[in-house]
Amino acid sequence: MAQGDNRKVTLKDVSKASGLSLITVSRALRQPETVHADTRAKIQRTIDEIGYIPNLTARSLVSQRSDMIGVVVPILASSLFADFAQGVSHVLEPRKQQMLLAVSDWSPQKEEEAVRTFIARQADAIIVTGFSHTETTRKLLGKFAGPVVEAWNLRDRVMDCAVGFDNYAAAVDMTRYLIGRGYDNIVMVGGAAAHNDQAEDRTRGFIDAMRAAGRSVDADTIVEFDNPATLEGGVALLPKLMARKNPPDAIFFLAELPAHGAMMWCLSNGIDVPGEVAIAGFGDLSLSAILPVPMTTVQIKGRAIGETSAELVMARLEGVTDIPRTHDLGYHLQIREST
Amino acid sequence: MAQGDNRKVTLKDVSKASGLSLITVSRALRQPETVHADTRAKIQRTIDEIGYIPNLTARSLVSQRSDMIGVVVPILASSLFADFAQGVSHVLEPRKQQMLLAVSDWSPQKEEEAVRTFIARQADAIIVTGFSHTETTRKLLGKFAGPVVEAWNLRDRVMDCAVGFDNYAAAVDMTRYLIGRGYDNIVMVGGAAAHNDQAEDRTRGFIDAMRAAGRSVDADTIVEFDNPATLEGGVALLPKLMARKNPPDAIFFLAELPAHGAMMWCLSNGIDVPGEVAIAGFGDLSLSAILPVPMTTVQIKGRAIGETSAELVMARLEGVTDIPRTHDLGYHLQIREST
DNA sequence: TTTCCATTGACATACGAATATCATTGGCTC
DNA sequence: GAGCCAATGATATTCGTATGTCAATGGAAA
Repeated sequence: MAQGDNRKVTLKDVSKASGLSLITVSRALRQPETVHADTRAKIQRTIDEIGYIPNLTARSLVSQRSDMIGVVVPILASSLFADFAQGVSHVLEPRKQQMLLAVSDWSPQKEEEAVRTFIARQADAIIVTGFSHTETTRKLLGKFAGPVVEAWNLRDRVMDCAVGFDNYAAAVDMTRYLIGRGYDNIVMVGGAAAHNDQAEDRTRGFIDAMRAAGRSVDADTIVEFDNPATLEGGVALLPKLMARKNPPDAIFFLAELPAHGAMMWCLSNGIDVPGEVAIAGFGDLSLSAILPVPMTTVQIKGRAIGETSAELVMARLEGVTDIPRTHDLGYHLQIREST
Repeated sequence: MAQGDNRKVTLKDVSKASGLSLITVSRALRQPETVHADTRAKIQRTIDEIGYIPNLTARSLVSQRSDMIGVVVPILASSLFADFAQGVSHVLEPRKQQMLLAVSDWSPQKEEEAVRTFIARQADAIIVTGFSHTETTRKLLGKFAGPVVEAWNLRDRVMDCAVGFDNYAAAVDMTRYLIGRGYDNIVMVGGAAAHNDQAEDRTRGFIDAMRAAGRSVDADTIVEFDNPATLEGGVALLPKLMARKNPPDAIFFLAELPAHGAMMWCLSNGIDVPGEVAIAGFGDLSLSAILPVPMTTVQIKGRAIGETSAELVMARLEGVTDIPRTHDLGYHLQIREST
């Protein structure tokens, strides 16, 4: 028996220490009804004494089931993706599934590498965020026989399953709402849309709604900055926008943190919200409701997206087949005082 | 060869499809210098064609190395633990290590279950947050031969390695600072200390500093609420504290989010900060610096704790032994206008 | 022609859990 | 005493990758 490392204690060690055969110990653990209660008790005592923990690696090789779920998120810190990941974890944990987590930094190549690793590790299912993937990732996932969930957006073409909400429609609705409020000079602030279908769809939703309302859209209408979206980004941007010859009377941020940054800047600099400029965000982080001027935002359910994604893959893994492959968790325009 | 599932494509399939022996294919992948270049090219073409991805489960059984690191965090959403986990991930990813993530919800039992699973999955190292563990967890980690890091706090008795900062000293220093500013009625607001060594040490630091300064500490001085600490918790508490017959003139929050909530409430209700009440937090989330009244707080480096923890275990796994087992990343009193 | 070396292959085995199949043993019932 | 059944054991093998060791082959150099 290996000394001092519980990872190295094997069924063989239990067999020797208990004076019973290997097959009996295995039976006691896997088919207890075939082993006498006294024998089982003796085995359990031995297991407790020598600290045997089954090697799940070896088991998964035989059973063809790893009980691991791979999850890729673009970022974790200061974002709803943390809520999402926590939601996933809370569904997996009681079912004894282990989450493999990878952070892609919005890089499709890193996502690809993560997916390849999940496959190599025999993950039973894979959850990715969004629809922007490399061609290789698509191929890998296309040949992956387990459930695949693309989360955080909805599109017609889905690799397997999708859990999210319509980013395009959400942006259309918010833009329409702002137009309906009579704002003349609406500016949209978004993250880089390249490799980010969510940002792409939100941007397109904004543009389409503006054009449908006869509004012009030019370089001054859409302001773009790099991911990730930060508070500081919003703080830095606002003075520039307000210093324009023709400043905006409404700003629609396609992410929540920069909107918070903008709100802070306005509060700190005596800019009346929504009197001088209205501000709308996207995500409804907790802070939005408790700002001195509660902020209008698109409310989405990051945690629920995680939970639903995990529930969907678990159902699929348990053999349930008559479930919808697409789950629209919707969004909600949370209208507050900032607009 | 298995149809349609890239997880099922084996070395044997490559051998057959290339007309070369199993051992040659294996050699080409593992000891390329022993295989002719033309042969290697042929093998690589075959691998690309049939989509072979090595089964890391089987490999780890043989190699006795899983290249997986288990990480337990108490929560992910809206907390610096997300920064921490991201920091861990960023150090592991370039080294091709896979993070196994578990969320314990501040439950030592859940932490125990996670640790047991990491051991069963042959994780090469384990990173836990804090020093509060069940006795069983201590035993499991005591018999685990890989590196173990207890992160987010520092204490004299360490199971293996520790990466964090002195929560006790940080609270002492901030309390002393507030006392030195002349605040008469300082109230501390903290999360439940049970099973949470960080909260425990912060609370003890506050109490000790108060008593050392001849200040009384009673039920009105220390306000406790359940984990996790939320914005809404701070918003709900402030009116109660300010409605006291003898309201506090300074409030020291032992976590950052409730402090933000308190700041929002004061801003919304015309309470002058720090004129009527000073507010200090613990964590220095980004928002603290950009509030209309920038907030004083204990600055800690969540992400760096993650990175350092991961770097430490990687160094240990790579055989480096002459490295400190304890890394004090320190803290910093970030004094701003709220006090 | 002989020797040496690079390359490939055959064979056996390891890692640890799981299990199919047949055999053995003891106790109980008829 | 025979038959049956519960319980345990022996044997062989699987899962997929890795590797030690020896054998075989072809090509090049001396």
